[in-house]
Amino acid sequence: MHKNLIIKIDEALKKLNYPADVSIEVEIPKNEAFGDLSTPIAMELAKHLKKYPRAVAEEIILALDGEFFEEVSVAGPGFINFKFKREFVLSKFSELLHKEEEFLRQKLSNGQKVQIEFVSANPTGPLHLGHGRGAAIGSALANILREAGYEVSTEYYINDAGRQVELLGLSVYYALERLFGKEVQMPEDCYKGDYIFDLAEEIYKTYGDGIKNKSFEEIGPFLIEFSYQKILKEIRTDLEEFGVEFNSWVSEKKLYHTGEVQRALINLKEAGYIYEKDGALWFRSTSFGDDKDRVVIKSDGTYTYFASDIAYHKNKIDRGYDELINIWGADHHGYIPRVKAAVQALGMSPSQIKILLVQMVNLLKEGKPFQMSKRAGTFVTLRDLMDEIGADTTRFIFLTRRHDSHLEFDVEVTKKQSHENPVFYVQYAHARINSIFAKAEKGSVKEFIGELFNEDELKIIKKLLQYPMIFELSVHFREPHRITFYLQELASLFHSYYHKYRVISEDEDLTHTRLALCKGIMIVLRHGLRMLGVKAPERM
RNA sequence: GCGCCUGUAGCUCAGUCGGAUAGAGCAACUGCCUUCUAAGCAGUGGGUCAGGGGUUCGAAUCCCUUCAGGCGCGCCA
Repeated sequence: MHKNLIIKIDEALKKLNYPADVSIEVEIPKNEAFGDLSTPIAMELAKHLKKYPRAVAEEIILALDGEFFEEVSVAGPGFINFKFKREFVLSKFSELLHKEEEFLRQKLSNGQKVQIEFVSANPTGPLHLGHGRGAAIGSALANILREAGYEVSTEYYINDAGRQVELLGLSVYYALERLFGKEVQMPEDCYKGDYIFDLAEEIYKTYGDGIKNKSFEEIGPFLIEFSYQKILKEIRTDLEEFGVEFNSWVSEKKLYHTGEVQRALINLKEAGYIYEKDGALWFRSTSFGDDKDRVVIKSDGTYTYFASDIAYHKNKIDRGYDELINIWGADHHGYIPRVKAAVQALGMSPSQIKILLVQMVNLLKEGKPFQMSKRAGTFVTLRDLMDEIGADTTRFIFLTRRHDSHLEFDVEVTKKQSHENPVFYVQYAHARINSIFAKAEKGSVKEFIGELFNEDELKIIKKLLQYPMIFELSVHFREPHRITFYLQELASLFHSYYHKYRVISEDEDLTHTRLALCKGIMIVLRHGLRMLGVKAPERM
């Protein structure tokens, strides 16, 4: 509906020879008395034209082809408010019902290749809530962009090389030692969660005394491999249950084995961005706005983590994506300038990489702050929460917030309130419609009779027609939460309607007209929930 | 000290490329189940949009500043 309006406004502006370079914004008025849609375009143009906004608005209205509109008026400081003709609204509604796919699947992209990398948690322990948040946002974003016509690829980058997995192996080694009855003190930086001891037990059960009395040098590599593979498997399982799929999993270790790390650095060197200082090799990231240059090869000859990350991004660039989206925890924000610098040095435009920072999840326990630490083993895992309140509820909680809002998460309160989580409100609307159709038996919806729709029904229909606009904004800003809020509003309208009217009655025409409305609501609810990765249950 | 993010109702959060009277859920209070699912509906109360200054026709939204909170500032990953 908003697209039709934009086209009409654009035509009017051309007729008036007004500047064509201003983008036409259309918005849903706060107050429905103002109409179905409105535009502040006249106020925008008034600045350029040095005219009064209301006068510009009047001119636009005169030049406007009014075929769709029942009423167009100037209001307030210069808004133009539009009220659509009933027949136009109904024809759009009919489109929704009969050409569901075309109506919902807007082509907002010509198949641009977008890669979204998210979660990418070190395989050194279970996923915690922060990862869950990133997972929910990343996968919803992938759904949305894919639906909008982008060619989306999702990826998990596995940090299976370097210090962290080594520490994991060492932690398991110490756990084994304890299992064998030795009094050993775990080093401070070891992981100490229960899962470490579980891993040790499992290893012992499988390999028996063969691993007894061995030094870390002897069995370290094996322990590392076994442990992180096992953890990775659990991460995959958790993500799967959480409704998150990755098209690919890329191993950091492999980047070393294939020589890609080395090659990436050679590339940078040839481009003149690498120099030597104090026995180390540096990347001149300051050339691209970073605060200081960064080491890529330490003076002891080993690579830094950043070196493999450069290689990873080069690898991504070489795969020919038009856009890279990295979803990171906000604690990595200091890392952004250097990665962007690297990407630019490798020849990609900075506008092609977007780094979405997902803010920290602040854990509370009965109102009091609660420190989460993987190393100390005090953390709430995604698995715990899913088991407790379910994947849908968990996803919904994460998707009702902007990615950069600091999320307060009180586990106890959440458990207590899970039964009144808004996700059920939305799902319930869907289940109710299903039961109406179950009762209506035949299932087939005959053509509605437009004249039979009352004001309440028309209001719902208009709400349905807003969905494509919400969806478009969600794509544009890369913000899935906009859909979450819309769905709650739509569900609210439906529940209210459901209570006030009966869909099935003796009057066959009326029944089918109302069934058509329900069908429309169902189509949109399903689509929205699918975008969020939340189930649309038939029964609750 | 420097940088990034945040501060909106009692609580959790929307609304922010400047736009009309600032919204929702929860909590509180009042009603509504012989009807297609009460995980629901109808209603009431609740706000210095952290404070101050500025920009302008217009600011929760932009700029400056103060305060408060979170997170970063390694030849760690």
